[in-house]
Amino acid sequence: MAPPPEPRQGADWLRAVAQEVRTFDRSSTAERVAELLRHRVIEGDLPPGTRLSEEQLVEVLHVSRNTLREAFRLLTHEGLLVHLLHRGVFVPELDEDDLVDLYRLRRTIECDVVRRLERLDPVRLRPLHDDVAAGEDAARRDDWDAAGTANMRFHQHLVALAGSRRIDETAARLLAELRLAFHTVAAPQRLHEPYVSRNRGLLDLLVAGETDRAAKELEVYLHDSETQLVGAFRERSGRNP
Amino acid sequence: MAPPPEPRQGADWLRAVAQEVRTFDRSSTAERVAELLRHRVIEGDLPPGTRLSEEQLVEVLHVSRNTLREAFRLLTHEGLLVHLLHRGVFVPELDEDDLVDLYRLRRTIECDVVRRLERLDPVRLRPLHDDVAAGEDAARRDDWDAAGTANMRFHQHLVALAGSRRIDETAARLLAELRLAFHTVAAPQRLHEPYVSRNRGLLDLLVAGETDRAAKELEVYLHDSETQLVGAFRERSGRNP
DNA sequence: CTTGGGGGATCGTTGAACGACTGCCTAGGT
DNA sequence: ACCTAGGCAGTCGTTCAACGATCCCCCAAG
Repeated sequence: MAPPPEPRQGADWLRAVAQEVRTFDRSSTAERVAELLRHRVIEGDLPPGTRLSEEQLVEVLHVSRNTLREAFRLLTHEGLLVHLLHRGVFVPELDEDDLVDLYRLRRTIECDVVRRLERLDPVRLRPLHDDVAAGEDAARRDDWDAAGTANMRFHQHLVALAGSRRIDETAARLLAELRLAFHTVAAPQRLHEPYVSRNRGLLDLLVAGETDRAAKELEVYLHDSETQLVGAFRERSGRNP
Repeated sequence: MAPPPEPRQGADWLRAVAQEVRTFDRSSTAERVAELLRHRVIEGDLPPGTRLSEEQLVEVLHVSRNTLREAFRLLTHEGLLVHLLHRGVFVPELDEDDLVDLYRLRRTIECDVVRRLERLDPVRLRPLHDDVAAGEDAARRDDWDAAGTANMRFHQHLVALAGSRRIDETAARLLAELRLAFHTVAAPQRLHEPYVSRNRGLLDLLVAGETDRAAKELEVYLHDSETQLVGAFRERSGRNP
């Protein structure tokens, strides 16, 4: 009720409110719809190749066609939907070229971020610890979807160490598209199991401040992951031409 | 008139047509509007901070408000416009933090691309030769806007050597935003002059196949460019608070 | 088997409308 | 004088209905 007697003290308090407002009020309908669809796509509920009918979604979501189309634009630019003129939007079907392209960008971003790390405050590794723990926990529970999620978060937090907004955004787009790829092959355990321990190893190297070795390890890590994913991809397209 | 007697020969011919169609028919109104505005923003015709009124632009461009808004979304996601809820879209005013963030991403992308080059077919350096020549020519004519354009194209073609669609797109966004920064400081000659010869030097290293040295040179090149730009930026904000 | 139309469904774009929000200006209180 | 609340334009956010354009599928003719 009473206003804070010290205006100085109010500063961080106000910041907390501002943070809350940002996720609360500061979202247009289009962004909320986009968020909803984003989850559906990332979680794999909408299989690649699905067409998202404007008419149907307008009906279900109770938003206007224009608003829905704005949400489509949002997701299209994140690579989570593709827009074909006069045909509509689809959940993209990534092919092998997309996979290697994705990993090409992923290698340059992640490896370079790690390589350039220096004077790393251990506190900033906290989120990485949590993600690794979450991955190990999920593995124990045989919940390989959760393990995959934890893995994605680990890598997102890894590049966040660079402290660059634009690098974060690029990585976010990248990892979201990658999840799409995971869903097209759909073999969660084989895909994610090896990396719960390798993430742990990577983190240990970072804790020890061995950024060069970590970068090198990450390089082969990503190489392995790519070949494995490409392999699984070929298997799948072999038995499903 | 007569169809080609050899269907085999038609293959590359068809590809050329497909290419043409892609730029001709394959653009929605929103994309054409976006392209138009993109040029205005990149060329600096719209100074940073300008608000783009929906009402006015609808009037001038003879498109509907919804279409215009789709174009806005397109450019917003390229970083060329910022969208403030209930306030409209503006040409962004980059601050110093944006500059270092931009260069942070730029270093990881460009340097890593160069570092990973190997077995480079000299033919693929052709566009780089053209850009360097264009830069030198523009410098002779004291046309520093053209020199800046040539420089941007040089760097775009440089990352294109990686042969990755997503890296190209990331770089394109990055360089477009950077042009925005150039326009806020507006000292074309001092900004671009040093780099027409440095681009030449970089290209020579690539021709010689010395990718490691090229990567190292690019590292200090970008570092110099950043400090110079930040310096110019501080000058400007000093005399224009 | 290829080529050349319908037909139906869906998209692209428009224009108008109404509620909601922002920034500014003014009036009123201290 | 200074600060605060309230009103007032000006825009934006969102919705709705409609029309033309385009694509896909299917079927008939060559």
